[in-house]
Amino acid sequence: MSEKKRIIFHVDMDHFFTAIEEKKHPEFKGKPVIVGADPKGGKGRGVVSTCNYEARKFGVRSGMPISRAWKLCPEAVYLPVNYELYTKVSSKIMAILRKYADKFEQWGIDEAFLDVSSKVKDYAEAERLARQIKLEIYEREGLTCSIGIGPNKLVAKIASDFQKPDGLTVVKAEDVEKFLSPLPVRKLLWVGRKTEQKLRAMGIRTIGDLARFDPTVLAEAFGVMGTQLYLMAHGIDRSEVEERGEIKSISRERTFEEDTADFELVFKTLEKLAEEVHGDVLEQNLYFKTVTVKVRYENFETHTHSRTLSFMTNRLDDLNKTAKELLQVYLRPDRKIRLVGVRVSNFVHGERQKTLV
DNA sequence: TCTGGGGTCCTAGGACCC
DNA sequence: TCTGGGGTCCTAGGACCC
Repeated sequence: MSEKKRIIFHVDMDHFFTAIEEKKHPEFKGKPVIVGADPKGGKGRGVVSTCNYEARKFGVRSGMPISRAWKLCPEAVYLPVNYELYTKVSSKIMAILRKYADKFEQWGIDEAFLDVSSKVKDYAEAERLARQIKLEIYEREGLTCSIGIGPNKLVAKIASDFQKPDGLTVVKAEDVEKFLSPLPVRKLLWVGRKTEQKLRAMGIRTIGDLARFDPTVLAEAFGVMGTQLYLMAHGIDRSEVEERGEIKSISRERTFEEDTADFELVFKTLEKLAEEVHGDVLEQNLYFKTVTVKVRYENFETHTHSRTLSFMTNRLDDLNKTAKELLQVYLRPDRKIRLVGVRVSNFVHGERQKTLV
């Protein structure tokens, strides 16, 4: 039984946050721009969220400590993350993209997968459609994106990253293995730093190395993931493009400006975070059963402690009381705290809640 | 390099039930 | 009394994504 041939797009906005800021402030054009934590003259905590291509010339990258970015490029324009603005722009972009797809899946704030199998009859038509999408986004929002086209999500995702910014990369089904083979394994979805290291220790560096490796050995070393790795290395990915389902958890966490043993401050912060979480819970008409508290000590050692209640609730009181109890075990006079967080999960959605009462 | 914040999914061990 | 097996839920930790 042969599978139905699909044509999938992955659309990735180019340096999304800084591109929006540049559009809002034309005077930034041509300058290095960095969106992220406050650098505080090199003493700041936190990381770079996004940087534009001018900043990348100095070696700045997203995810990098902001203090390091400051050392590399003190003359850059540093801006805080304005999620509200970026979310608004994101919604407009996603609305444009959705029109073009049979099936649509948003991926983070600035990426999306589109299954366009019924909209185009071959890759040449697909490429024309992609150009049309890029043009519409540019004309309506003044932003560029990179698009990857392939027979599945995996290949489309890797293709969109292949040529940036303002790129368009087409990988036909018959070219997939040739395209993937020389790329480092890190390019595969779900292969992060740890998996990359483990693979390197086995002598596997490129996707081609992985494709030639004994799949039973991979399964032994990585479990279910091993089989997945082997299939991905051969460009096989049967996962569907589908809208995200219901939300599974809501959380807030805060890193203190300085590590602290002031437990009054820790409790106050936890309370504030709980209020924010509770706000989201009400807004989305949810009831939760599980509360989790997260603590990170000054040495970066991180712990979570959770409790599932015997009832479902949407009350701030229940959240606060449970969170405070859970936090107690971590408050020790000899250990300074770097971060505190709170999460609720195990939801019963409000709509169905009524029928359960 | 001195490491944010909001999420999802997986694993492994233990409790508990039939 | 010296010990099965399957299923489900809970908890803690970790890898990964943007």
